[in-house]
Amino acid sequence: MPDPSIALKKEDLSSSAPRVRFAPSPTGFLHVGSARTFIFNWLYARSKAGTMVLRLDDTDVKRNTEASVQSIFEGLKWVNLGWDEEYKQSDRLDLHQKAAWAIFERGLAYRDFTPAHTGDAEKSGAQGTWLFNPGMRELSREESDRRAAAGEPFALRFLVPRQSVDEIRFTDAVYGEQRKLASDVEDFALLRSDGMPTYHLASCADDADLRITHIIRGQDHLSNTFKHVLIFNALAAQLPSFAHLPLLVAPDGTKLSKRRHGPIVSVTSYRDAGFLAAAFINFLCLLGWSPKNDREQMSLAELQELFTLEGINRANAVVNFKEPAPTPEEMFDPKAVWLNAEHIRALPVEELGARLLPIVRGAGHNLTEAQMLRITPLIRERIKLLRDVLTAADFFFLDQLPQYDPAELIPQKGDAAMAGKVLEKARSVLAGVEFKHDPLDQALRTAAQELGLKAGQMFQPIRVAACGRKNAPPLFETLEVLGREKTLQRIDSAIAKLQ
RNA sequence: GGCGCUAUCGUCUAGGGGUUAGGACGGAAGAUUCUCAAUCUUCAAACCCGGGUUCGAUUCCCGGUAGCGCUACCA
Repeated sequence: MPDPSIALKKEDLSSSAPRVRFAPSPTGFLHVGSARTFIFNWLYARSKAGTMVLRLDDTDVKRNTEASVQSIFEGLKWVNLGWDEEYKQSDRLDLHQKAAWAIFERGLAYRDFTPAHTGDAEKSGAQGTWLFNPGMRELSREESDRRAAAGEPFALRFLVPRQSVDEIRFTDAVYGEQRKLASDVEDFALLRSDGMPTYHLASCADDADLRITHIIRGQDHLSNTFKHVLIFNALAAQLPSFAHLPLLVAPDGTKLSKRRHGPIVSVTSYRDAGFLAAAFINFLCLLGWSPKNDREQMSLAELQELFTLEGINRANAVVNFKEPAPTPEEMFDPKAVWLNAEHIRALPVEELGARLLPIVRGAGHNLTEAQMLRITPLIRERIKLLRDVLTAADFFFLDQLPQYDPAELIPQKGDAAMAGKVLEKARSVLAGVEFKHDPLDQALRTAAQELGLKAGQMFQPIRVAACGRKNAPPLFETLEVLGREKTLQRIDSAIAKLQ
């Protein structure tokens, strides 16, 4: 008899609120492609008032690690979208077994006593058409039972229909009508010889049991779906809807992998480099999906509103990273970096400051919230990654300016003498003026006039003296935040450098 | 090898039988500002190839090519 707990799941899945799932297998860190799958599922669930299920697909005991589970949670925690229900397949082995044997009892599976293939070395290249191990499909039930009872190990395989007319079909929300001859599908395993369920079986049994209505996953599962249709049918479960996502690939067109492409494929690399989760999500959504209205920069709320399965396209998307990159910024897809800068600028000063402060403190600088808040508006438009605060605003929190070339102090069309004159003048002016934007502006422009110099020629030496480099935020705001004491001190040491 | 999927600027994409094939990133040039950044303007840059169908295909059909995926007692 079929197990009733499986069979009774046959109900109308389409009329209820959608239930979607993200089902990573813990064999490594959270991959950006997985993160995108998670995000698309989440967006779909949220836009339809549905339920988001997180399920750890950990049936491959040999390859699963606890460290990987942790790193997946770490990645998801940063992405910060959350989920409604959580399961682990290893807690549900009983269900899988029952499902497998229910299929067997229905005559849709058979025991395969052929020893497992040892060498998986020749996985690529010309492989003969493998559909089933000879002799095993035809084994009588009696003999099969007898050999099993005798303790002979076996795998349980799905008995795929072999009539050439049998066709498996389903509709994919992205790829449309899909059909395949059953005779082109191999007799895939349901249970391993150690009794553990395979991915296909566990996944489908769980999807049926958890009443998943929409399976949104990577396109690498598109051809597996034919097997899944077979399993759902054998389980007498209603078929969920499918939506396969085009894959994320590397610039060389190959699938993203840690071995080949390094840490760039890990979600935490984006976090550590100073991406905002919202920008990261935004970026990923633009790979393989489009709102079709030329919108690019979108908040999470906007994405939720705009997201539809119809907007997903079919071709693989390249994540345009550079692996050996001179700077962290250059290693990421330029569009991701640009989006991050956009999201940074869109953040209120208080919020941006709050995100920047831990980074600055983490680098060993003492800084108060109030100080951070004054610095933030000055660098807001000058940083692309959060970590850029360390280089863009260093002169605010460093006591000693790093070494710089005294030649930098020399203004346009000027010489060292002019630089010296400017700095001396600035010194005396700044000693008396109020350190606020407007008075500074007025005093320094007047000083420039008195020296017969252009404003730029006056400001540049002061800027370099104060900041240690030519490129910095506007001068008066900077000096105002820096304060009289540090400014004068730095001008003094710049004058000394000039000698 | 078998089966499946895909193909628009360097990249992400919009579009669709008749368009100057649109946008964005990146690139180049310029404007602007005390430098940088931001902002603005301008420029370069694409329909894989070959056959059909059609008055007309980048768009529809077929074939080719290329890429990707699956082809495990991995997921």
